[in-house]
This record gives sequence, C-alpha cells and structure tokens, in this order.
Amino acid sequence: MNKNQALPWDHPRFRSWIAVGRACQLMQQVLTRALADLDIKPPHLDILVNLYRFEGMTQQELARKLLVGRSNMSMLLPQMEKRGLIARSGDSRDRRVLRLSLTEEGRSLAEKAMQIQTEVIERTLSHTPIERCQELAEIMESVAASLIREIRDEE
Amino acid sequence: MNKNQALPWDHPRFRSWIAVGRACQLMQQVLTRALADLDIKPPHLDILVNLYRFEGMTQQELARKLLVGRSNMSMLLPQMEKRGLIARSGDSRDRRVLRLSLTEEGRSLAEKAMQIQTEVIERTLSHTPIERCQELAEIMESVAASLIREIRDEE
DNA sequence: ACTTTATTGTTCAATGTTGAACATTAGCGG
DNA sequence: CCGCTAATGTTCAACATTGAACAATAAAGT
Repeated sequence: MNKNQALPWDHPRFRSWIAVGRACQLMQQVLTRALADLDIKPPHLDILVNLYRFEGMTQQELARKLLVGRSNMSMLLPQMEKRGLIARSGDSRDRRVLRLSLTEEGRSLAEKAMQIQTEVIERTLSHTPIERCQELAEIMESVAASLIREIRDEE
Repeated sequence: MNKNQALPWDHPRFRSWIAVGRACQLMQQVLTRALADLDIKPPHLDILVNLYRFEGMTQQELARKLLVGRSNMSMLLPQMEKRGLIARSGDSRDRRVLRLSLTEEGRSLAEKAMQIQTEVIERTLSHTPIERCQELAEIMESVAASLIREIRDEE
C-alpha cells in the first residue's frame, strides 16, 4: 500500500539508533547485576558519581544533570541519607535548597561502584579502538546537544 | 587517597559510554513526546514495529526481542488487543502459545508511529554523515553481542 | 503409558518513576 | 515595606516494570 514510503529499517540512521537503544538497555541490565553486590542500582550510582565530582550540588541541579524529575531525587536522596552515604545540609544563604555531599562511607562506596562500572564498560568496549570510542563520544554528544535544544525549544 | 586509580572520566571508553547513555535517555524523552499525539508510548511502538516485521510471533519471542520480561507482555498486549491494535490467536499445534498479529488499525498506526520515529532520528542525526552512522551501528551491534554473551554466560 | 522436566502465559505484590499540587523561601517591582 | 512571580523540595496518586508463584500444556526419560 505504501511502497512510496521506504521501510524504516532501510534507513541507515534508523538502524543505527535502534542498535544504540538495544546496547543501552543491555548495558543497564549487566550493570544492574554487577552492582548488586554493593546493594545499589544504576540510579544510585549516577548520584554517587555526580556528587563525587561536584560537591555541594543542589537536588534540583542534580536532577537536571541526571535528566530526571525533582521528585525522583526527593525519593532517593533521603533514603541514601538514612543509609549514611550522603549528607544534606541547608544553605544559610538560600534556605530553600539542600546542599549535597558524600560521607566518607559514600565516597568509599562511590569509588568501588565506579570501579565496577569502569570494568564493565572497558570489558565491553575492549574490542573497539580508542579512536572509534572518541568518534562515538563526539556523535553522542552532538546528538545529546541536538535533543536538549529540541526539548528546550518545545518549552 | 587513591591517586593510583585514574578517575573514570579520564578513560575514553568510560566517557564515551556516559555520552551514549545520556543521548539515549534524551531520545526516549523526545520520542515519548512525539508519540503522544498517537496516544502510545515507546514500549507500544516497539511492539508495533516488531509485529509489523514479524507476523505470528509468540509473546515470549517478542519479550526476548524487546529485552523485557514475559509479564510485561502479559500487561501490555491484552490492553493493545482491547484497543483493537493487535490480535492474539491460539496455535493449534502448541496450545500454550498465543500468535500475535497486527489488525488493519494496528498496521496503520504502526506506520504512522514509525514515520514519527524515523523523523525524530533523521532530524537528530542529520548532521552525522551516513558512513559515521554505519560505524556507529557496527560498534553498537558489537557491544550488544558482547553483552548478550555476558548475560548468557552468567547463567 | 507414566512420571518428570521445561516452557508458556497470567497474576500479584514490590519497586521505581513521573507529574501535579502544595508549602516555603527568594527575588523583584512597585 | 508589600505584593507578585519564580524556584526549591516534598508528597501523593497514577502508571510501568519486575520477579516469583501458579496453572496449563508440551516434550523427554523411563
């Protein structure tokens, strides 16, 4: 009926992106298993990594970086605080926000978790030469930038 | 304390994969918005696309292809059946399984949805040359294969 | 033929994620 | 100083996804 419309899987870009999605989903599953020993899941890892790099972030800032809603942070962070991984301290200059930081235990766990994540990634990409990985990064950063623009423009 | 351990974001492969994850998450969000007019979400789209290509699949086969659990299909498919998008018919040779197929309405919706998805992807990757997209696909298929092997070997 | 093992689809409780409504606080324009 | 708007974090109901337990059926072993 629509012979004029080429089937999507004939478009190289379409095929490529399907592969990206699949790989991502699989990586998520493998990473989830690999982190099980530390009793955390990918969302916790993302939080730990970002607090490791950027001390004193706000919950809102963190949510934006992780591309999730504020409410998600309001669920996860108190739970991680109770577990002794992070601290949430009020800011005297802006009493709306909570400044986030890792405890010693959280920092130590973050290092272990990043180690695991790095191992999984290195293992999985070990057959892909470094230069290709850099091209990959370029493409993906360009894609992300383009999509962020699209989201922003859409309001 | 651990100056001997290079920070993860110094590893090219690590950085690359972080970018992949971000791009994927963003694409998911943009696609979700783009599909809202058709009143479906990415999981429904995945189902429609696969049934469009492979008529007569089993729920189990579909679940495996989409990398989700069987129970997920048991939730989504009856709902899509009620909506008149798909049909689930028993197989006389194996009375355990249900063979899946698109209705006319489902086929039509699948075409519209694939059109939308293709547009989003083409738009987003429009600045990336075709050859690079093909390299991208190669890398991602290799990654997926490696991860599937890892999952399979782990049991 | 009969028992055992595997596979398929369903159900359900547990968990994770989201968006909207809300209270609190900042910042701004008068 | 006083309203008004915007931003932050919280709560909650809605929804999605999962894994385990289950019933029905098939396949294999004896």
